[in-house]
Amino acid sequence: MLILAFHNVQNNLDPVFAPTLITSNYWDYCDPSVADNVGCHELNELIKCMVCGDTSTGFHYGIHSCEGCKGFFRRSLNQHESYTCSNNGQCEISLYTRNQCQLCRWKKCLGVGMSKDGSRLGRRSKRMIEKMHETIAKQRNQGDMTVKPAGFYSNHPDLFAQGKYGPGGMPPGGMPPGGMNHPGGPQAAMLGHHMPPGMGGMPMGGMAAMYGHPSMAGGMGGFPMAAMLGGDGQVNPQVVMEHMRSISTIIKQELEQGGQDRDPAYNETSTPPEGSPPPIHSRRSSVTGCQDTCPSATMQQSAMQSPTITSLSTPPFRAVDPRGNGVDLYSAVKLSSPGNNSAQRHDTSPSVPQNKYDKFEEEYSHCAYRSESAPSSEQPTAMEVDEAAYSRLPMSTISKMLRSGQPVILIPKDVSREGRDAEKGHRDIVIPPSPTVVVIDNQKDFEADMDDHDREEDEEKSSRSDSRDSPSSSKYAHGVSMKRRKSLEEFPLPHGKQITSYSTLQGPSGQFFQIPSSFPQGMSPATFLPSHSPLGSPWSPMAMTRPPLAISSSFMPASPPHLSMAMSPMGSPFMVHSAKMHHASMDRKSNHSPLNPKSPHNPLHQRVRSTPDPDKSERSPSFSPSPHLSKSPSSPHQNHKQFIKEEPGLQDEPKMETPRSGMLDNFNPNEPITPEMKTKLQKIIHDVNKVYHDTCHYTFRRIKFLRERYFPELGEDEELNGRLHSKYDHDCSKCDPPPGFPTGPIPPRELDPSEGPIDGQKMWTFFSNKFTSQITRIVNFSKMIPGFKQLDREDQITLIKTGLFEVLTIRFSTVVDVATNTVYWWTTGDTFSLVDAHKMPMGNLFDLLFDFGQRVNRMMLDDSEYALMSAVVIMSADRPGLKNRKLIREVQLDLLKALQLEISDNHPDDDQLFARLLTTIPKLREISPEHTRRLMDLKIRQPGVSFPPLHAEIFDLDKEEAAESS
DNA sequence: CTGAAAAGGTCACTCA
DNA sequence: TGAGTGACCTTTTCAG
Repeated sequence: MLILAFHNVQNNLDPVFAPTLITSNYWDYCDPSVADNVGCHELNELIKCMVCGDTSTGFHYGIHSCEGCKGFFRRSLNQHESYTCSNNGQCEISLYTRNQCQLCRWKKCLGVGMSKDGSRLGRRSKRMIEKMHETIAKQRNQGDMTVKPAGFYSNHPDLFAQGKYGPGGMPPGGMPPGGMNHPGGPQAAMLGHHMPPGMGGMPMGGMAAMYGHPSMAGGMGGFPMAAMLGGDGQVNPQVVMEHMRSISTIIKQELEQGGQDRDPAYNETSTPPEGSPPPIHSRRSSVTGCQDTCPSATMQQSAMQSPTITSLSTPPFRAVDPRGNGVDLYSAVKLSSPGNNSAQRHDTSPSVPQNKYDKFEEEYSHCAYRSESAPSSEQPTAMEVDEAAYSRLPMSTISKMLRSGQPVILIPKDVSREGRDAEKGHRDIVIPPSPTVVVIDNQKDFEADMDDHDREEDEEKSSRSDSRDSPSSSKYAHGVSMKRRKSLEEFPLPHGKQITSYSTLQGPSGQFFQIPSSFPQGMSPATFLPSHSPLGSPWSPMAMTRPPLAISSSFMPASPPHLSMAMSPMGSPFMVHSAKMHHASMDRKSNHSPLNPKSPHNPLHQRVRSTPDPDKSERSPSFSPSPHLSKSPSSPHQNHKQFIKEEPGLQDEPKMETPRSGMLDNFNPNEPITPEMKTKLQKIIHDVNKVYHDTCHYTFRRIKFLRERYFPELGEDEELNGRLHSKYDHDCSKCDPPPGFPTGPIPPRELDPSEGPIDGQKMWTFFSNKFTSQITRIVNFSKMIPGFKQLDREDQITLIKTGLFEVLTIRFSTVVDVATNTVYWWTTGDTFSLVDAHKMPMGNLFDLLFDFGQRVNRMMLDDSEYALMSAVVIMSADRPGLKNRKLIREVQLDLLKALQLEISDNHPDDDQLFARLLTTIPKLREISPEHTRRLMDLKIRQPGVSFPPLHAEIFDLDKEEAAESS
């Protein structure tokens, strides 16, 4: 029996309640607040199979599992002894790989607690379910995060005692106090103790038991890399997996406790969990005029006190200033103030810190070394491509990936080598380097495609015997093997139809991939290659993803035929439409599919339009998108400048009546603003600004401060100074900076050029950490957007997950200087070039980011406009999977009006600015899927690659990643 | 007794 | 062609 052990409460479980509660891995897999309102069937759909990550169909053999794993376990009960593994028992078990090794799947089943003895017949008692909810809620309200599943320890203590499974058997140090004889099982004995000193011996399932414990409260930013490393120093995928599984809980918890319904009194009176930062008293908002108990202050407190998110925002800084030049506005005050005693940080007494900088020192000093515990050399990288693993995928697996929305390209063998060969001269062999399924999102094209397919079918009937089992020998021959075609046909497409017509591109070694048989006029299949194609195509990478300016994909659903690429779980201009069509096409099978519209993991609705770039030829001369850096001389990376597109000329300015989309439905830019409406909008503007200042490090005032601190050689920037006259600008030195803002001694650079050239691994590590901390801040920002709290919890999560990278992109624009193709990471003093960024296997992602930064920076927006733009992006009613679009749309309309009002006030001489700004939204919608696609690419090519857990969670990588790591 | 929920059975399908 | 898989179905068990 799988036992959920409760720290301090396990003995409270009655014998009736215990079996059900105890056997559930509910904590990791289901949000009780959601579960409270749904039936068991819906409950199951919220929960993943603990073995492979597929959608659970119920509680089978003691755990939540899918039908496949249930059946496998049933069959294996009698025949598992014959299983063997050719990989020393180290195979990953995921939705896509679960059939590749029976032994490892069996071990995984056992590891997560599957057991014949765990079977439970009959329905679950209503009382059991209620009590389970109550207990979990109670524990959470009390800050006791020790409700956790235990898994293998209790179900198979004998195996662990024998060291039969897992390299180390028991955790280092042996059996915890209580040992196997502990009344709650051996894992219960472990609860209440801090994490054992190393997880190398932690068996599968055991790690889950560690989650929620204060010692593990670091989240990704503070998540000790040591814990993620096995005894051999290698990444322990199981640990990564389990951690990532906990992220849903983290986000939901943060939403629930921090921005939603946390009682302010809680912060003042309750004792925070052990290890939490001390309470913050009398915190002022960073925004002028808000010095009370405004939501932002509460939110900040929330961020401070959350045992998880809090430390995610912890910046990596050290207590020593190796450069010795730490005299600045913030640190000077800090360093000269008395009472700087970090020992106070665990003092929960309500004493007020000596000054506001002490608070940050206190709060973060204990976190400051976390990042140091994870030297970059130990960070996982994803530079190597596991071609063998990739090519082993059977068609059923690929079909499953397609159905689940994961982008796939069929390259069964020796892909990369062919790609390299192609790069060396075989340029007629088109090998896409990233997983991509190219589909047609235009009805007309699709129908044409279907016609092609019909013709193909006729032809195929006459030549089936010839084409059945071998790909065409011609490079662009139509006709895929029936099996492969059938798999592709299972891929549900918009309009309730399916694509069945593909071209096969075949290399000399027999490898192939498939693309639609029809292309827009003038486009070749090579057009679909991502930018980092090894083919070295002369085609510009930007051409793939740039829609026509002003006639954006999101604004003009009826735009001329384009191709789209199914790829991202992120937002897409066609989400609503495609989701609707897709739902209509789903059969009962899909009830348990990730495609289920009810599923929060449904990633397939999203699609981004890929078009040639019609305005490519209309670029204006280069300019600095970063006004504060615009005085920079010529770029040291001119070779990349061709990838940076310029904002179009005024002839491309969109007319406000032109853009139409789900996002802008019901928005009338010409609607007169009544005095009442203006008052309302001004409050919205104020509130959004307030939150922005409390969550964003990169307000222009702070950029100025950091610029002078880290980059004094850059000198004054007049254009930056010109942005400091907004009515919402204020002297940041007189208010609390947001959590994690670097006010302490200047840390050493993470990308220190004196330590050698910046390589891909350094960049990967750097960005992993930075993006993770940004994610936390943006979650906090989103939570406090006016109207956000009123949304359904699942909608909140959906909005954050789909809009987060877009806000990240907006914020990224404040650190890029396109004139020099350089990023100035203001908060750490690091700088790197676009060339350096390209060392990461992220394709043209950074080209897109720089391009966006260029566009936005040219508009000379101020903080309030950045804030409102970010809020508009988050509150997008056209995201997939939303329940209450109407409410979200209403909120977004107000935000749009507020943005319009603010821009009209701030830029009275530029009546097109608002329209131009809106045209950047489709750009955002393209960048986000590109990011996700690159991550997916990495995941497929490098199954063992470790992503920051928040990354994985936010960008829907967790399911695959979690399942793959076992 | 009813209905919920899990165990177990069946069989079309995939793949080697 | 046989073994394995997993979606679907039937049977069993149990709460209410």
